[in-house]
Amino acid sequence: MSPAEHPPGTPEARRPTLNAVAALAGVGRGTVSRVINGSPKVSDRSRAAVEQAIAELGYVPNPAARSLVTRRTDSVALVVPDAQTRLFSEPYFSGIIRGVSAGLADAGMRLLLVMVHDEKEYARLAPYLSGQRVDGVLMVAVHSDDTLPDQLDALAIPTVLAGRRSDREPLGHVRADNRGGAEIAVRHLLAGGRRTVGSITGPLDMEAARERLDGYRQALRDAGAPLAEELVANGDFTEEGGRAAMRELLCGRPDLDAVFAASDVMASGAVLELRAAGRRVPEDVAVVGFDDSIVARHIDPPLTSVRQPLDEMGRTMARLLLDEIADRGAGRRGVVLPTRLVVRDST
Amino acid sequence: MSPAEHPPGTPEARRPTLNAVAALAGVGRGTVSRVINGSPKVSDRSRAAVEQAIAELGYVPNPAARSLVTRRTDSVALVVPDAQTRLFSEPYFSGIIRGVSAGLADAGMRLLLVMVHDEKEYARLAPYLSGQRVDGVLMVAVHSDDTLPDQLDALAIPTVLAGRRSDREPLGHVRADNRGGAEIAVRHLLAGGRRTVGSITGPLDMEAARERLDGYRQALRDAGAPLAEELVANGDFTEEGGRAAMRELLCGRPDLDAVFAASDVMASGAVLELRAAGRRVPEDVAVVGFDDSIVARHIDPPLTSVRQPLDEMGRTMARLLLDEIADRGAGRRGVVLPTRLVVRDST
DNA sequence: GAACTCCGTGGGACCGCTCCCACGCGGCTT
DNA sequence: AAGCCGCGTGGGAGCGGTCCCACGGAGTTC
Repeated sequence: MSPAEHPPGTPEARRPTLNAVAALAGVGRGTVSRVINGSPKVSDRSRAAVEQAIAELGYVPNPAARSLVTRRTDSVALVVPDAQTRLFSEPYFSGIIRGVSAGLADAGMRLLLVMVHDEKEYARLAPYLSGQRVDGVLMVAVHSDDTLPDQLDALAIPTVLAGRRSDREPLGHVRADNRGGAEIAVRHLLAGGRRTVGSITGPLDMEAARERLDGYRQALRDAGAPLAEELVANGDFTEEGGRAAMRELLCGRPDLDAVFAASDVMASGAVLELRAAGRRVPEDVAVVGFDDSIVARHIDPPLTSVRQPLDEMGRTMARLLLDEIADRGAGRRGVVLPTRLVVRDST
Repeated sequence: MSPAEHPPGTPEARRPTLNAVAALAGVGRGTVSRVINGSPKVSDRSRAAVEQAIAELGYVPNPAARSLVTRRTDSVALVVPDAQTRLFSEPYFSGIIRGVSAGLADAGMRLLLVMVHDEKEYARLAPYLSGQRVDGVLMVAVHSDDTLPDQLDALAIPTVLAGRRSDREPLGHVRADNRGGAEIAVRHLLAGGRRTVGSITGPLDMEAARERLDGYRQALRDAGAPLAEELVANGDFTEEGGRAAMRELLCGRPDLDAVFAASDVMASGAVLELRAAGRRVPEDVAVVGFDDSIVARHIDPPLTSVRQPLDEMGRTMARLLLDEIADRGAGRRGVVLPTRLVVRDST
């Protein structure tokens, strides 16, 4: 069953152009263009004729030709650092991507997925993206010292971030209420009668991790609970990091009876470590995670966790970016979306 | 802090064109084009002058202008049915995407992520993709009765699939050795002394699910173990489907002492159901999953599972597609990559 | 020394669209 | 009846590249 090759004699059937449509419909190119772009300045007769011709020829506009003159590409890039891609398996990225995709699809925009594999590639990214390739850029997992967003901004490329780099982020961004989420998580632990609550943080060069830590502290302060330095250990959002941090906490404060981890993956490491140390969860030590990831549901015991509205975050990012593309400045806002505590058996 | 708007008086600084480079370098447009495209027919003097000018102006070629004449876009689409996107959280998609991305990046190709949200959108996809938007298409989670690949093929758009629709797939495709993986999984169960091995299948309108079922049967046959109809229950790759199938199996064969599930997610449902029925894993019933997903590691007990080389599968898909783009017919091959059994505590 | 290569080169002609200007033609005013 | 308005409309002029043809000059060959 040989594939449909195009024999040398048969010049490859070229797709119909706008010109062909115009000829078939008996109108000028301008009129066809107006119909396609939904201009009101077309008579019903012409419009009908053109639509008929388009259907007949199966005409699809050539986006390259169009963007050459409009200087728009109708596509945006989503930049994902590859180092973070193991997190891909977390619902975080997939949730954001779904939302972004849905938000863009509504506006007829396309999504270019740009995975950055190393530093060098990352450095080349600004010029690359500047070359009139995309109308805007979405970035996830941005670190506080990341300057790419500023470079893009300087190149007048609309940019929206998932999360912010600091509390004075000049660019448009969308984030979950990390602080509030951490607060309810810790408050939940205290309400359950826990007194000595530790925390495993994320990498503190990420604002989200700092915010979660702040929320943890705030909740303890509000409750007048102990707030000691050895109750906090740094992790890096990985399972192994969570285990190490848990070891550290147990060593420093053997009397600890609850842990708030800034991610489910770290929480799962903590649970393993607790068990290895002979502590029962939740009887001896209660554990709360963050993300409400697939891991949270399947771990033993199922993990109480803070859920972020990922789909909506993605959609909101898309909307901000579209706003910014349509009208510079309109998307330079920070949007915070609420988190929710999902209670399971670990507390 | 008002954004950098462009005041009416200031014409937006337009990016330098090839013409500008030519003027600065004191050569013709043709020569600049040759340098950019690495043609050997350029003197060292000219080349140096052009490179200097490019660096000075920060010139980046306009891809739209280029693709208008070359009829290439240097980008490929990855089509992902949104219905499957919860699977996104599985390593499957992220692994494939990573591999694809890496494989494409090496060739300077870009990746367009196309999520299909509903049937209607799916129907519009062929004409959409035909409009000279991408040089090729990658598809995942293809069902046996899916005709989109054929439509793309008819439109002469290079297409490569993850998995095949049947054993006579005409298009290029890459898949794991599902059958072999299932065989080693079941053989492992039998080697552990299990006698009555059931299987929870995936949706049988997917070839991968059928192959895994075949592998299961083959292994039993080879071992002369019982091969009864009530030992097989259909799932749909979801946890709930796995639970339901497990209930069915327990009802039909209460004496069952092992289960092979065609995915980890279904296996996790099966484990929950077994526990609910008072069976211990692995003491009473051993369980093996497929995918070696994050769930497998974190479930209690950690799940023995069959691992696919996802990264390599993605890279291979990229390579096949690039081959097909470069030379029609060259990518119309089926590639099978080996699977591996990862043994944990559930067996 | 004339003819013939060959190599590097400049620039015209597109690719398929949008933008915009000018034009024809009915319906109104005066 | 002459003038004016304004609505569709056709089509020229690009957008920024690539392709290819023709051309000048240096290096052969006879």
